[in-house]
Amino acid sequence: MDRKEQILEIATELIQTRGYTAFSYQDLSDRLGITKASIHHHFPSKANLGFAVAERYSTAVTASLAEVKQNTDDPWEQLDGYVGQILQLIKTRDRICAAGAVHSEYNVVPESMSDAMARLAKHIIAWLTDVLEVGRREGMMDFPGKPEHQAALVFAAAQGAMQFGRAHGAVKARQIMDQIKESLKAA
Amino acid sequence: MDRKEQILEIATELIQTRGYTAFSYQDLSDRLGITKASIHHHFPSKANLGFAVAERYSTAVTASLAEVKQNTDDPWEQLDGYVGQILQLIKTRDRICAAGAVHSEYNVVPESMSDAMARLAKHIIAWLTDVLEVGRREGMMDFPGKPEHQAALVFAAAQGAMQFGRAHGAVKARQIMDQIKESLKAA
DNA sequence: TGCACTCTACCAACTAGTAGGCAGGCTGTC
DNA sequence: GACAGCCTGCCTACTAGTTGGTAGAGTGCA
Repeated sequence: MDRKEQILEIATELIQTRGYTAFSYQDLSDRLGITKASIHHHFPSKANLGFAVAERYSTAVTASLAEVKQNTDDPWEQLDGYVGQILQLIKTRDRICAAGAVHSEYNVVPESMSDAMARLAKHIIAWLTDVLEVGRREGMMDFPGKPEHQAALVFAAAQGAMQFGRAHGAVKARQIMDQIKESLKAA
Repeated sequence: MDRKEQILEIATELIQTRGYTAFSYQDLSDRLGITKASIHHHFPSKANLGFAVAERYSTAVTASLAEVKQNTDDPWEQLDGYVGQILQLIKTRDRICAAGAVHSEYNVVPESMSDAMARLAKHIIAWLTDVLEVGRREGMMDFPGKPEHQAALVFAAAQGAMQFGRAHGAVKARQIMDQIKESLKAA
């Protein structure tokens, strides 16, 4: 892993654990053992770094969701794939989804970053929409109204669950995700 | 309204629109037309102010939820009362629930503040639990599993919806809240 | 030798905060 | 009624620390 990737990896973690506003180049410097000026060499501004983090994260999440669909056609397993990733973040690493973190700080992060994360959110919801659509069509899932609305609900619940899990424990986040899965089971 | 209340009111708004980390005493000073030192007279530290905001907000939300239950025994109207408050925040004032904002910044806000907001979250969930329990018992609502789990889901979805609505428009937040209400309708 | 990467040294701006002083209003005493 | 003292709330002036950032120099490697 080269230096640029290292910076992006640590910055992603800091955004997921502290948020964009609360992390600094000094934090990165402390973690990597190089000076702030060296980091500026790779990412000349914080906004530039934030955008790079958003793009990289989006690419990674998009790829991992695509992999879930490659591994199984079963909508329940696909949904479990998504939920598993969510719970993994909160349980083992006290992180929340970077898209949710940025949505929360939407008014204060650079626009390039918030736009990139808004696009990722749309992509995730489209992915979930497809899962739910197939699930209902095959009689394996049940929910009222449009699939894209239910997908947005699943996404919003996931973001809320991660944040709630921070304060109240990962078990609570799991309960919330289990609850929405239960509510999707066909009668 | 005396000066202390004015400070708390503006600080609440700033936390709801920008988050705790991203607002400063200078912002308050600019808004109120008094110096930072004057604000320090009332609230000697930012942590102290943050805690006072959390306490005041909790009291207000608790009171407004109690009022909803005073105004109607109907669980659907009660749920609408809660959802209405959520949507009012995002639609007219680009605010999110301060509890959700603090959950998102959980790792970086003062502990006194995060504890206070965690207690508020528990209170809201208990309130929702009661609504859902009564709703199901009376055959007016339907959902799987325990009422407290469904209440936690409603709460998480609401937090997620507000944040999502920031990026994608208040209409999207409304769609999410409508979707979860639809899913609670008895078959 | 040139380039990528790192460093030192520095900057302006901003942050949360401190200390002492001023002004106005209220209360008590003479 | 006048005056002094106290209190609340505000001010000026200042602090140490941190932030994101700049400019130029040094180092190692292909």
